[in-house]
Amino acid sequence: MGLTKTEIFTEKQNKIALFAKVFGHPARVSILQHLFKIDTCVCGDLVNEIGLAQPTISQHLKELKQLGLIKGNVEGTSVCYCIHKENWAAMKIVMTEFLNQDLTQKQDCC
Amino acid sequence: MGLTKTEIFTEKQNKIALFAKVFGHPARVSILQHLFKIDTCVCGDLVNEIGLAQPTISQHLKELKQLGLIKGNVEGTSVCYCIHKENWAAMKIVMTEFLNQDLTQKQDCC
DNA sequence: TTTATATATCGTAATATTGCAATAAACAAA
DNA sequence: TTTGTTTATTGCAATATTACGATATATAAA
Repeated sequence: MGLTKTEIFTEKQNKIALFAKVFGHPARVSILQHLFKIDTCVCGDLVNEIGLAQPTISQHLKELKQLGLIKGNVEGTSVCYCIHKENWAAMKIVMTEFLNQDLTQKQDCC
Repeated sequence: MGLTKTEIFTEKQNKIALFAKVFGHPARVSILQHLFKIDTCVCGDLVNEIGLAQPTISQHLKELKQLGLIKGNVEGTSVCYCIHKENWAAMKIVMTEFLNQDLTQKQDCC
C-alpha cells in the first residue's frame, strides 16, 4: 500500500495525473510563472525570487526538468533555465482536453 | 519539514496547486472522466468501474467533494455524484489562465 | 424486527513528498 | 593553485498520501 496503482489506469489518465502532480506544489507553480514572466532564460535568481532554500529549489527544478517542461543549460558556473516550449505546448493539449470535457448534463439530481 | 510552506506563495499560486494536486492521481482523473461521460448523476458504479476498493474510492470522492468539483446527493441507500458545473467552470478559468501563459521568449539560450 | 445493500469512517501499513543542513562538484577569477 | 561562486547531491526528519480490512451508519426490503 501507499503506492498508486498506475497499472489499472489508461496511459492518458496516468499522463494527466503526472502533469497535474508536478503543478500540485506552489513552489513549482511559482517557478514556472517566473520563467514565463522573465520571458527569457534565467540563471540563478530563482532562489532569491522564491523563499525556499537552494537545495529545495534545485529539487523542484529537477522534477520540472524530468517531465520535460523546462530545460537547463550550463552557462559558466551557473545554469540557465527556461520553459521547454514544444513540450509545454504538448502538455497544454492534454490538460486542456481534460479540463474542457463537455458538460451537457441530462439530469441533475444533486 | 515535510509540509508545504504555503504562506510564502500567493493565494492564486496555492489555489492552482490545490486544484492540480487533486488531479494528480489517476483514480481521481478516472472518476471525473466517468462522471463527464455518463453525463448524469451516478449512484454506485464507480467502485465497479475503477478497480479500487470501496473505501479507497470513497476517500477519493471525498477529496473531489472537498474542493467543490463534484457534489453528492443521498438517494435511498446509495449516493449520487455528479460534476459541480459552476465550480468546475470557475476552476477551469484559473487553470486555463495558468496553462495559457504567453511565451514569446526573447532569447533562447537553452 | 431481521436481513441485505450501499457508502462512510477508522485504523494502520507502505510509500511518497517536502525541506534543509552538509557536502560535493564544476568552473571562473585571482 | 587557491579562493569564491553557483548548482547538484546526499542524508535525514517531519509530514502527507495511498490503499484497504474492519467496522459503522443509513436506508430499503422481506
